[in-house]
Parts: sequence; C-alpha cells; structure tokens
Amino acid sequence: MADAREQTTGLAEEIATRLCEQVASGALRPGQRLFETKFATEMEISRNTLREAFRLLTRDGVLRYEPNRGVFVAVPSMASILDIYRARRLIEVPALAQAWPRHEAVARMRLAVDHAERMASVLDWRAVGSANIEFHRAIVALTDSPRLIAFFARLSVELRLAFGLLKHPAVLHEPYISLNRAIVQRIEDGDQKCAADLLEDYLAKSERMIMASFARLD
Amino acid sequence: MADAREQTTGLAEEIATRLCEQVASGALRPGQRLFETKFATEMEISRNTLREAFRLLTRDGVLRYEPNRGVFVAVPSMASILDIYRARRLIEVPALAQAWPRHEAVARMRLAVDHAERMASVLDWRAVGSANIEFHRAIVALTDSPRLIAFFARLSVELRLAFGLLKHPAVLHEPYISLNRAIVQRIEDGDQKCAADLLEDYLAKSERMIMASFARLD
DNA sequence: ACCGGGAGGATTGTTCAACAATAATCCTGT
DNA sequence: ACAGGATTATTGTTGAACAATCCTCCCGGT
Repeated sequence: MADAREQTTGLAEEIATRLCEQVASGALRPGQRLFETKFATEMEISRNTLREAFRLLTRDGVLRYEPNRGVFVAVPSMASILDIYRARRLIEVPALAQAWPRHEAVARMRLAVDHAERMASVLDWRAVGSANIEFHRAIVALTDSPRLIAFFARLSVELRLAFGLLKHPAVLHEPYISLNRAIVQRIEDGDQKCAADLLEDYLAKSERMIMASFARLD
Repeated sequence: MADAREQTTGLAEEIATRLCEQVASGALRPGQRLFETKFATEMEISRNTLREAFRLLTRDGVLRYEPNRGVFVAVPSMASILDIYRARRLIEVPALAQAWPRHEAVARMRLAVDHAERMASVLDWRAVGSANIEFHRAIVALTDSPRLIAFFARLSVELRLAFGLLKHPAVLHEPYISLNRAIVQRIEDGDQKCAADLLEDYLAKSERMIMASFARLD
C-alpha cells in the first residue's frame, strides 16, 4: 500500500498514502479518532479532499467508519489476525512453491533479509518488522499477479497495524530473520518445495507468537 | 461488491454500489467516460459526493482514473482475465477442497444453480451469468474468511465487466450450469476432493472459452 | 493542401462557506 | 443522584467559485 505509486495521481491519493504510512509507522494508533477539520487544517488541505482520502483508506481496511461519528484507525482483533494468516498461507505458500529461482523478486527477498539484519544490529525493531513484511511482499511478487500483489499489500498494512498494537520487544521480529534467510537461500538453490515447507513453518510460528502476544494484552 | 451492505453507511457508498450495479449490468459500458457534472445532476447529488463514490470504485478496479481527464469504466484486457482466473484457482479450489458439507454456503450454491437453470429456461443469459458468479461467490463463502470473500467479490465484478464486453450467446454461460450442478452434488455427498477436481476443470474450460471469445473481438 | 500554434471552451482539481442532521456534553430542576 | 432538555461539536451534503489542464477548432504560414 504505502509504496510505489504517486506521480500526478491526485492529491487525495497522496494524502491517503501519507496517512497510511503514519498508521503503519505507529504515529496514528489503532482506535484513534480522526477529526476531519483537525486533520484538514494540519495537512493544509480542504475537508473534501481529506474525505476522499478517508474513503480510500476505509476501502483498504486501514480506517473504520462509524455512521455519524467519524473515522477511526482500525483496531485489529484476534479474528482478523487469524483471517489474515489464513489468507497469507493461501497466497504465499503456492507463490513460493512455483517460484522461478531467477525471478527479479528473489533479489528483493535477499535485499529485505539483508536490510532486516542491518536494522537488527542497530536494534531498530520497527524497521526490522517493516523489512520482514517487505520480504513477504517480495514472495507474493513472485507470482507477477497484480491482483494478488495488491491484495497482499492490504493484508500487510493491517498486519503492521496489529504489530503496532503489541509491545515491541526484539522477540517479535528477531527470530524470523534467520528463517527468512533460510527461505531465500533455498529458493536461490532451486529447492522451491523445501522453501515452501519452511515458509509454512514460519507462518505457523509467527501466528502462534502474535496470538499469544495478543492474548496477553487486555 | 454490489451486495449486502448499506443502511446508514453514507450516501457516497450507496452511490458507489448503484454505479457498480450499473457497470455489472452493462448499463455502463467498459471504456465509457463518466463526466462528473453529468452524473452528479442525473443522480441528484453534489459533485463532491460523486467524487467520493468514484474514489471508492477506483479502489475496487471498477473504474479507472486518468490524471487530468476523468474517470472511465475499466476495460478488461486479456492480461487481466488471465490474472483473475489465476487468483480464482488459488482461492476457489482450496475453498472447495476443505468445505464442510453442511456449511450454509452449500445451500447458497444449490440455490444459485437452481436459479441459473430457471433463467436459462427463459433464455435470460445475463441473469444466468450473474447466477453462475453467485455460485462461485458461495464457494468462497465456504471459507468464512471476510478478506477472501471481499477480495473475490472484487474479482467477480471485474469478471462481469469482461463478460459484458463479449457478445452474449447462450454458449457463454449455458454449458456451465450442469458443471455447477455436478460440483454442488459432490459437495453435498461429502466428496470434496472430486468437487475440487471438477472445479479445476470448470475453471480451465471457462478460461479457455473466454479467452477465445476475447481473441475474436478486436 | 498540410502543418503549427494559439484562442476559447469544456472538464477536472481543489478550496471555501454554508447549513441540516446527528451525536456528545453540559446544565438544570427535582 | 438523575432524567430530560438545551447547547455545542462534528459529521453529511451541498453549491459556488476559481485555477489548472486538456481538447477542439480555427487561423495563418509555407
């Protein structure tokens, strides 16, 4: 979502991606109410344009409308986490299983892992989380399917939202770097089957972990 | 997309679904330009509200923005058809393979097949097409996954758009009714594996057919 | 006849101001 | 303490305005 786009596409979309980034980065917290007038003046745009941006993000599941009360940052639930992981399994595993080892997205995967490792060495765990998500986007990019890629982009924004809800200790992201490294290694070696199996493990482990963190919340 | 929603959700969304229905029903043809002032006055809403609706539908892939020229009804290409069928396979086949035979969506599948047959007997082929798509939505509903269901709803709108582009002979929809009947029968009998195989055949056949029709166009 | 280049009109992009409708808050009288 | 009504804040929707951009068509030069 919050990636390559823009140009002259229009102010509303630009605002939408900016808001999306703020949500993903944690500047806007889940459940927070977004007042139209306040944000419009802050971002120096008109209320109408802001409303267009809100509509966009509502469609993406980043924001939530309440009929006559306004928009709020979406708050992820256990049910939504389960749903997201289910969809992830459905998309990512076949994507990896049918991967062409010399697809350009493999390089993206490698870059994402490297970046995650660098960020981990500086203890910037939020950046590690972003890099890990970029890794999985690269996996989906292996399919060359615009619709699957767009769908997954939405899922990943929602996922970042959920991560933002949790406390951010190293344990949330650090263990997965080496797993990702193993996966990309297998793909580069041409062993898609094994890579897909590893990914399945990854997803199971990650899902369990995030659910457990969630349960420890409220 | 153009289904259960509404209530007090807001005028823009209501307009969006109405436009979406018009697109799906063929009242708005692919490639057609949508003038803001014209539609705003016709539908008796303000231009601002209409623009919000446009933004919504752009996100769904129903409309297309061209920077300083306006919005157009999206026109499906061969590439998009291929992409849609790829995503359909990825989602529908596992959905069916893991189906619980007494899931309520099975009844929806049965109803859709019955309806398609009735419409075929009256030679209303557009309605047959809609019923067939409803059948496949019901398949995805077997997953109980809100995100997959929403994603598939988008795909199905795009698909209807593509059908609208084609000439509408019986051959486009009629052969698939009996295939659908066979699939729902297998599910009711608890033979998911066989149902999934049948679905795979269905999709392959349907894709070949639509691609051939497409090639015969321009 | 052909081509370049404005002039003018149409349409979008964005803003602003206004008001009705609804929800939240506060105040008051018991 | 609390029910109920008045007040305020916010959203929902509209209309008008103006700049920016694109399209068309006409005109003049070669």
